[in-house]
Amino acid sequence: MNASDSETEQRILDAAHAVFLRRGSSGARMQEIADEAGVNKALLHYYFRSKEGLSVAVFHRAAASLFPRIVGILGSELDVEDKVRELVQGYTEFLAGHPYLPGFVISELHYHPERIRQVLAPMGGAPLSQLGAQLETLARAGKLRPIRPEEFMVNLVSLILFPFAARPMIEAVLGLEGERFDAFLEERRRTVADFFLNALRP
Amino acid sequence: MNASDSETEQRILDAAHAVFLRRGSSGARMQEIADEAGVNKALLHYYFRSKEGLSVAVFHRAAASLFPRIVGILGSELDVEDKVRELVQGYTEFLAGHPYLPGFVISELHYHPERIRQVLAPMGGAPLSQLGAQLETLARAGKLRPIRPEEFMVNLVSLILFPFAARPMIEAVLGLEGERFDAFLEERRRTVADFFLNALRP
DNA sequence: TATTGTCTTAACCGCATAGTTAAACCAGTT
DNA sequence: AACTGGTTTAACTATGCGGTTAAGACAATA
Repeated sequence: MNASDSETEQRILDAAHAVFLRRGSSGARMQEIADEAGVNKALLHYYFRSKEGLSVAVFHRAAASLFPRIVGILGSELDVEDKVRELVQGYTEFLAGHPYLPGFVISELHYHPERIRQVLAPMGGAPLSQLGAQLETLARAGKLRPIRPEEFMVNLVSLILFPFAARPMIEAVLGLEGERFDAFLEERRRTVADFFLNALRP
Repeated sequence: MNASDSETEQRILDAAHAVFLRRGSSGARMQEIADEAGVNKALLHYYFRSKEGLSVAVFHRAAASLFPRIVGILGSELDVEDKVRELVQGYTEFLAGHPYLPGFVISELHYHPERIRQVLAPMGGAPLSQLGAQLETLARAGKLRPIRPEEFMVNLVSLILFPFAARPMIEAVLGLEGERFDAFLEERRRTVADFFLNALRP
């Protein structure tokens, strides 16, 4: 294994990432990936055994960039309000740089739901216990509406992720072309946290 | 055109619907659709010119069952609170009967964003003006937090749709298998409207 | 310089799959 | 009974595509 080895493997993975994201794992063609990586088609099979292997590798990389952020922040020691602001802010910014990730991941999971397992395994058991305790304490103190941590998490993630995943449909319904939709997303970076926190008031 | 004519066409469309929903438009095979419809493969080409034609027909039917409901209710004469409760209630119930629709539509739009046009065309211009007026009136009267109708709509639809579209991922993160996830969705039918309306309080 | 192991390629294979064709079927009509 | 038009099928074609193979390029080692 020399230096150029893993570099080539990386180039292939990047190319595969790009192609899979725009075509989906059934729509992607090994030849197109090879072209995009600037290598021969057989090399793809040399590094990754099959199309399936490449597909799984790409999916893992994509999913691994999406999930740990959420669980990490929600399971941290931060204040509840800070968790919300941090997640909305940081995650929306990250997604702005990778706008096709949510659509791709949702799509892949729709057709290969079993793939989620290996991605989630390294994150360990219940990441919600910490958050649950915080929410209960605040609720008892009358500072917060009682809400289960599952509901908290799903609602917050829905508000953040859905507009990216459903972009074409929202774009069309609201009549917001390209840049104007980006502006809309940018605006949400400011409004969503307030909206969400407001919903938690007792 | 006799009676069995359009009946066959319908059977094909139903079969295609089922196959496309579980495989996606690239993953679906004409043979599998023919088998599921109990007809010869050539018949698919007789009624719908190509795979693309069939794919478009299925997508239109699927999307047309999703969108008008939303726009219909939000653009109606109902009270704002009733709109929220009606949409959460009715839509969640509908989705419980068609749980794969959102994932399929999001997936298809991700890879063929242009297809949205023809689906949305029949719904006409701005369906949000009515809602916008209501929201502004209530906000002026101090009964509601000021919120733009676009944000209102996107937030509400996110909360309702996302859990269906992202089912496998939520199921795994929360550790809710099959029936318990259904129970979770069922519970949301009650909680989401309150959560959303609470967020709108001034 | 010969040897070895890794990396890369061109050429090839076989099958799955979208699409075509020509003939058969079947109702209704004359 | 013969004709006509829409409907359905079996059999076929062409090719796109995932995967293989055998050989070359190239660097490190001896």
